Amino acid sequence: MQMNYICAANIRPTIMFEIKSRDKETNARTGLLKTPHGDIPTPVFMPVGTGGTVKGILQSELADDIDAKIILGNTYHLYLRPGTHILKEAGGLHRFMSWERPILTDSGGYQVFSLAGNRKLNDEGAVFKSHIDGSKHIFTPENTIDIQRIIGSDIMMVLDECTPFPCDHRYAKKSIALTHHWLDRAVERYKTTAPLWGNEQLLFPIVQGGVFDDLRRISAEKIAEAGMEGNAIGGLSVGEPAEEMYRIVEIVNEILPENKPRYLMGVGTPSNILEAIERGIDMFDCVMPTRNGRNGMLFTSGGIINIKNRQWMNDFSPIDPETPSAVSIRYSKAYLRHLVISGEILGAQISSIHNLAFYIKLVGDARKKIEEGNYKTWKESMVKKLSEKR
RNA sequence: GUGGAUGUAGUUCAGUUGGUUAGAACGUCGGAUUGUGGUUCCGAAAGUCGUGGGUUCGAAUCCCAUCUUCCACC
Repeated sequence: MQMNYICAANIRPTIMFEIKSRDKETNARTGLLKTPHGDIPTPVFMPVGTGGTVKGILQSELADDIDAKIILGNTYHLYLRPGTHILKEAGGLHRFMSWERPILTDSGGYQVFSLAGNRKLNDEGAVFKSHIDGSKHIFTPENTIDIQRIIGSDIMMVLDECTPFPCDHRYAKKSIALTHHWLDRAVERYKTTAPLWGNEQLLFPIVQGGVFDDLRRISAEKIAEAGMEGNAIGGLSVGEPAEEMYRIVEIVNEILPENKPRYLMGVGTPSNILEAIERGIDMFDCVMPTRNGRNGMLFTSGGIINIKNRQWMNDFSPIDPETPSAVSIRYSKAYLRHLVISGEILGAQISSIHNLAFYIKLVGDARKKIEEGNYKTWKESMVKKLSEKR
């Protein structure tokens, strides 16, 4: 793969993060992440668009109706399909999918573990078999940077190993050694390569260490030392109790630099997100509003509902009048139940749009409450309300 | 009218030489799902075995009658 090896060390990232306000009672804060593709107020929720699409949603709806400030793409999926040669020919993912706002790409480390078959880890990288055709591939810290350069995402992620839960201390310790080794190589590659499409790209390293406080501290120190412009916490919400997750977030955030954005990967439920914001997290992504939405799980201002339940069969009231998307107000629960139960594509679309609008309003409200200075009280009432099943 | 076939869960079907409480899939009804394979997983409810008699210790299974549906022939 031919890359531009220009002297990138002198290029200062034009991407800037500034803290706008801090909550007095908690570690919650609001901020602004400025990128060449647009500004991102934080805390922010990032819809997941794995394969160059947030499933079932038009880019215009994503921008105009849902007002997503940034979306995710996935290196693993995009590398396998359409492939880097197509993305290169297209001029990067932004142009390919016609999305002008920021994109963050996951490195694919998680996918190698969650869905690729026959994977083998070694110092060099992760050897895996494609879930599409069984073909063999290798991801290394270096080539995942190269691929993300071609994708042109505004924020790239390092290759890491996401340990499962449960996972014993010995394995988790070995795992962070590998993840840290990979980090050094990824940073080296990052510093010696340049963006291909004109927009600066950040690289976020990822804290691992399972549910072990000592390992998480070691990992957080290492990640902080890398001196990147933002940092991520991975390996959480993989099955551990929520309280464990909150404890780890607290421990790690004591170490990660306070003036840089913190991204909690793959989290989570509305309550998870509000609790993590309180502990100083700025960025979130989660498949729940879209994947679970397609399957009938709806997040509403009155709590979580399973739209497939019989009780909604003749409930002709709006899905959620408090969620500011056109579909949430326009369509009834009974109609959406009918669509979802019938397996209609429109059911998946409406559910996804509504859920994303709900999530994005939720973090938007959180921002307001932090600025107003009454985050904790608001959060407590929201967590109570949102965890109630209807 | 005659001959043949058929009838078991909402649906499509298993059910051995007669042998515990008649099974499965789909559907239905619940639950789960956290850096997405347009999913996947878990649980539950659901049958007077067409009907009525008979044989037998014991019948979805064997016998008789009757009804349903389908096919062929007159």
